[in-house]
Amino acid sequence: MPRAGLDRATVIAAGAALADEVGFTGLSMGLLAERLGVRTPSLYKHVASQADLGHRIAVLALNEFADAIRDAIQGRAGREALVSGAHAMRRWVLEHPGRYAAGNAAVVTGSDDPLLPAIQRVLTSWSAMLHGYHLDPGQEIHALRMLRSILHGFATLEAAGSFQIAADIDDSFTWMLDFIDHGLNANQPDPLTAR
Amino acid sequence: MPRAGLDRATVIAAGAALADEVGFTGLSMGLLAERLGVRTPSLYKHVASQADLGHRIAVLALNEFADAIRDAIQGRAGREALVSGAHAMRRWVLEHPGRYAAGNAAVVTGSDDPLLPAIQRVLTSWSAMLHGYHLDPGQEIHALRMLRSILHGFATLEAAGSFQIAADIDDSFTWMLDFIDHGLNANQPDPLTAR
DNA sequence: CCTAGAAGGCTAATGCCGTTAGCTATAAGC
DNA sequence: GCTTATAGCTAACGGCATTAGCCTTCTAGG
Repeated sequence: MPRAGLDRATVIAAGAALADEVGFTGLSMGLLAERLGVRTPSLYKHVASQADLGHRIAVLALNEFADAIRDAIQGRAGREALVSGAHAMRRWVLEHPGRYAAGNAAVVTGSDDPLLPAIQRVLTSWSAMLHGYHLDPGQEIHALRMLRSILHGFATLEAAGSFQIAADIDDSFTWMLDFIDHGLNANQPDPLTAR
Repeated sequence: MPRAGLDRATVIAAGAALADEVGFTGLSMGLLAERLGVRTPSLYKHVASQADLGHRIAVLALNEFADAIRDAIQGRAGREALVSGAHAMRRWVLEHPGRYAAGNAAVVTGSDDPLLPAIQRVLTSWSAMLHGYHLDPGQEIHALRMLRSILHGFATLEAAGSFQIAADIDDSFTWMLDFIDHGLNANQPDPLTAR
């Protein structure tokens, strides 16, 4: 009989797609093998272990995620960049919940871990977006962490179905972005912003 | 030989404590049995399954969590309540990461699920806290969701070790709370707050 | 005090899952 | 066409959650 013709990239991509369907925790070697028309042990010719599979899915996911954010922010600044980037993230997480979970579960294994540049790409995009607000340099780290907290928190709560009334979740999201935008505009270093 | 003298509450409490040590995903029936000085199958006299154990840990956890938030907000209003409640939540999550994970992983099984009142208790406390800001009634839901998103996002990112420089995480947290407090104060319905 | 019955603990066994060892057959290069 | 690397296979192991069935220990009622 002919071979399935798998290679590592195919296995990782199929694993990511499967994780989006059944959840990252529901991803199993057996399920992935079945999906690829192959017996379970055959997967070990392409990945070292299930942990290795998850880690490689995380690298793929974070790079795709970074692409989405970068493209959304491209050519925009200030409020426009915030709204566009935040919506891009929200949409990406809703469409790829398994990938997002893989990225969150991933653990950096060493200084040459390909996870590190992928993470860096995401942070760089968010930082660039914040630059449009001309914040005091000492506040940039705090603003970046707040932004990550809000967007990550909202995305995970929404993906987990933790918001009761589904209807106006969109409204809540844009309200939140307005809130952040107003606050960041008020936080510029020039005038007397002391309360 | 004498009996171990376990009952359901003891098993759940030990499971919660163990989850805080090894992580909710690292919690296993075998590990919990060993911790209780008992063989694995004996646990099934007190819980129906591992899923049942996790669910009951979640109920316990959410009620303890609700207690912590309520106590922290008690007798305070506005900014004081926000800061006190938020710090209580952050501290509780750092001290009980397994319980918090159990609460997040839990799924409501029916309209009589004891998870529901526990969740309601938490939401009620946050709502009460927000009342001190005298927001426009139509904005309360959005503000509540934003608050949950920020605090949940920050807590999970911190618990996962996703903030690089450990040093000034405290600073970032208080900066974030200041930001929220200022924004909420500016959002009161009475005066002309249109920018 | 003694006895019946409920209930907590045990051992043994099943099935699923990740993983490894070793074999076979295929595809690619000389 | 032959050789060699290798993708895929079967068989097997160990760990896990779970179930069945037994036995012993507490406890309630006589």
